[in-house]
Amino acid sequence: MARSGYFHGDLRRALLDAGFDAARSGGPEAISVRELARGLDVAPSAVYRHFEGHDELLLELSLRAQAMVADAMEAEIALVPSGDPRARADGVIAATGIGYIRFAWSEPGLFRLAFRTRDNLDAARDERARGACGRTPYEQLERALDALVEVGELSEQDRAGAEALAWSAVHGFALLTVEGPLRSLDAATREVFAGRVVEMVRQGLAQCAGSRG
Amino acid sequence: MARSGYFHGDLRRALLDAGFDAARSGGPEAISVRELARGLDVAPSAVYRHFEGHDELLLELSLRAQAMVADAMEAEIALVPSGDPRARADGVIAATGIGYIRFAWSEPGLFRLAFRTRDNLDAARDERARGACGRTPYEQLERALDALVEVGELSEQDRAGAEALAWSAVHGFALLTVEGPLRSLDAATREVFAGRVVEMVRQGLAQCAGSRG
DNA sequence: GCGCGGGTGTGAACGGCGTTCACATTAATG
DNA sequence: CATTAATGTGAACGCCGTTCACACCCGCGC
Repeated sequence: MARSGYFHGDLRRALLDAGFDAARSGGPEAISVRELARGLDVAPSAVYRHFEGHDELLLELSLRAQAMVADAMEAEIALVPSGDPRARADGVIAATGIGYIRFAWSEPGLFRLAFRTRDNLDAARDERARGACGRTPYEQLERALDALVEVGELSEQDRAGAEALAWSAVHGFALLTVEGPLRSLDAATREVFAGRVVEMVRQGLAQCAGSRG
Repeated sequence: MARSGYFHGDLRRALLDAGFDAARSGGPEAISVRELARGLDVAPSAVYRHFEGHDELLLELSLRAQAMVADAMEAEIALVPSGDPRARADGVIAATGIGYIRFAWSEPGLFRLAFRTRDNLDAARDERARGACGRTPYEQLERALDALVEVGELSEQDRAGAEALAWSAVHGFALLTVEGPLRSLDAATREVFAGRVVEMVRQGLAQCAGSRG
């Protein structure tokens, strides 16, 4: 990776990779323009040839991390056996949540990077994330809810509420276990609790349907 | 508030108050040693006569904010009509969650200050928060669960799991609406969703009891 | 084959931050 | 009244993100 001469070759890619590594071990706070430049033997100002600034760099990396969360969820969903569509829809819901939670456990730094919210980063991220169709956790959740709707376990009008419900519980649990008061739970207990959380969500969604549709 | 002479009078208190105001409108990121000192016409180094550093100042303010969350929950619980103990226990659970969520809505800056988790602030905070008995949201939740246990709707052994369940959903929902993708929800919809979240928690807790006790 | 323009990297600087330390000032104590 | 401990000062350190004038080099059009 030693640079040949005056030019670096692909500094943008190199910055993204280095930033990714930094976030992986230290979370989003570990991403510093100057430190990345130092690591790549480059002047700090060179970074600004490839990114508007620190925020845009973080945004780009956050999208990368979000895509990884989405992939993890998709992988978990892929394990759900097909069969009775109703049962499968339920299984997909559970897998979606479990995939999200397990990713948070296995890559806490990237998880925190993906769902970092401060600094008015959000608006831009939301827009761009919606652009990267199918590679965001939001999309995965919506697909899982689609399955429920198709099977008749959820009405169209309850979708928004159902989404809030499911997301709240799963995201909250992930946060509490990654950087909250539940972070010192041992792996086994964590798994048990995770199972109960998705079970609670499953029932909550059923109730959603039952009370209206 | 103009200082009389060389000494300030009660700089520690003044710093805490100013920091509180800053966090109230701008969240924890808005708390800066230098800016607080500037606002109080004091040298930045003077702050270090009263706090070990930035982190301890934030910790102190975070405890103050946590106490306010606890108060808000307690106020909401006080509104629950007494009567059938079972119904009341359920009502207390709901009020606990609603109080938490409403506080997050009415004071987002303080809410974020209270549950800020980065920078290894946590260990110290957890310890000190436990010291300030009864004035932390954790204690409020535990009391609400106590009520469920007394009424027989929850077994002792399921307490930990129940706590994780309830907290995950409520905290997650609060976060998503305060600084997450649900932050642009209108007040009415927000209330409806909040109701569903606590309802989901109530059922989840019942399920907890049913599957074991 | 040459020169030039535009993309890329440099180095120094700016203002901000948290923090430290030697020093000045004051209030309280004996 | 003299000493001491507490409190505030001012200048510095090293970090950060960011800007700007400048140096460098690749590739395009002549």
